Amino acid sequence: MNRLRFAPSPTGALHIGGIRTALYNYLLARQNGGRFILRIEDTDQTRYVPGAEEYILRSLDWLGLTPDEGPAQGGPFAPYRQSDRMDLYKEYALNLVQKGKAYYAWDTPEELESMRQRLTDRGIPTPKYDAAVRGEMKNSLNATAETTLQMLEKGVPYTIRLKVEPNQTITIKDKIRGEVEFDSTELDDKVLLKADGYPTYHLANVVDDHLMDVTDVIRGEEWLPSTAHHVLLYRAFGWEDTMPTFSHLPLILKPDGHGKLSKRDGQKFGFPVFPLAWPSDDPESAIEGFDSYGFEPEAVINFLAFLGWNPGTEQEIFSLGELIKAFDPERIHKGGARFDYDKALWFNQQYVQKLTFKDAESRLRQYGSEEGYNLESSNLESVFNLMKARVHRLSEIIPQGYYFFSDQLAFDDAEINKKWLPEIGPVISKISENIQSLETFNHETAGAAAKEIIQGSGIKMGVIMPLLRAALTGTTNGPDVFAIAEVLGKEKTIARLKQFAKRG
RNA sequence: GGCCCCUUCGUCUAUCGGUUAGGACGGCAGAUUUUCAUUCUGUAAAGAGGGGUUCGAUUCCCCUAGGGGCUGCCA
Repeated sequence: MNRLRFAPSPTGALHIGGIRTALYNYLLARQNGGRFILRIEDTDQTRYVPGAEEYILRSLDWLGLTPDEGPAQGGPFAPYRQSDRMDLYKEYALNLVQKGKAYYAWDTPEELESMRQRLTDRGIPTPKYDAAVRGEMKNSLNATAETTLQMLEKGVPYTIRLKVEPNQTITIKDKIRGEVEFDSTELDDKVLLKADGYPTYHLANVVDDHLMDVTDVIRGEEWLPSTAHHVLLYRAFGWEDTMPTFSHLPLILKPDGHGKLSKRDGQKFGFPVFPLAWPSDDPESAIEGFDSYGFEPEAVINFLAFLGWNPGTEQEIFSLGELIKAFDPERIHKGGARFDYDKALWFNQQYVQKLTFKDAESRLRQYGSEEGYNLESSNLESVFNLMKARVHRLSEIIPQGYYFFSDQLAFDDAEINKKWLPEIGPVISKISENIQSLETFNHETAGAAAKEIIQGSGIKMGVIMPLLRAALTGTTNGPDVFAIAEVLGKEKTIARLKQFAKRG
């Protein structure tokens, strides 16, 4: 049984790059009867954002990627929040110091900065805390045992750093990229335990993956360079024989291809990059989500699955269940893929067409109230059935069909005037009268009643039809005129026709 | 700058040495329609460049170029 984990940091809303990582982990766990674990990596106090953890949970639920183990559901390796496992990390870090694999360092941020400056001045291209300079720094490698003890007793803030031996070749086996080699001389002595007592990602991640029996690590490509450090850590702990496999996913790029997609790109490019909206009192920091844009969670999943993977067949529409069956990690791509909003819309359209009114009703009412319409009295189901095929997102039904919910029509005067003739007014009056006399009112009878008048009037269909639509909706395009009339009902149809007939 | 990863139509991609290089989104054209959208049909559009290996390279290797990531007591 494999065990996979999704390990986000609660530093804000989770963007779709993270969601895709979660999805691939979920898919692999599910198709092997394994476990999908959520672990909250909240080891940076300075970046902690209240509500972010809850946001992550809600997002995964919305998408159907509910974890088997995690802070909310518990599990055999609880707790699943790193801030609740603090004692563990220090213990393991000290264990490394004891073994001579790590050491105390008392350098202040200022001293580190001046060290980097010094190395830069010496012409060293990559200034870093490593075997070459640690001899000139304040650490336990350069201190006697007594001095070290004194420093610890005095409570001088310290970090614990990994002692990286130079001139070693570290080969990591990545399932997506094959073997990748690093020269340990290029690696720095990574901080493992910070001065505030919190572990860094590197320590906490390795310790927890080991303790939680994680079998496979699937994460973003940005972690590839530090994987060499992680391998060194597994070795230092003596855990190399049970080390998980690594798969580094290609990044999701901005639409213009310049850089990885970031949290701010949603606003910049005008599409959502987060699963769920995150409202805020401050409009500047309020966040839109795929949900508030009117997307179907299944469509988001489907779209994201194909950003970095494909089944090798021509099928593109996959439910989560189908993805579990079809997903093949061997087919994950190496190169980054740009986010294409048009394609996302297309995927969503495919799913909107499958929606029943029952699926859509509560959300439609919500979108409606957000736009300030009272949908209670309207025949929402008929509107839905009429508009569904015309939209890419459920939310578009409300603004596109506003004339079903409001009597304040926004007339497109330019288009209307282009078609308008003096004899139009009276003809429309007659049409409304003919409709008035109808016993049964529906799109067929209304259409017949109108056409009867039009045929006798000498006005071309191409002229009168757009105007009839404008009478009912304000604009010259939209669904079938008489279908609109039927949904509107006899009374409103007649009222709008009469009103429109008065136009000069 | 250094280290690492990547490179097929505008975009997402198929191809695991021999194909008219296929599909999807988007584009364009046409059909349908009372309009717009949908739908359907058709169409344009790609192997970054240079060296090898091979009977034969998009496919394997090298170099160059370009893009991306990392380079924090952030993840």
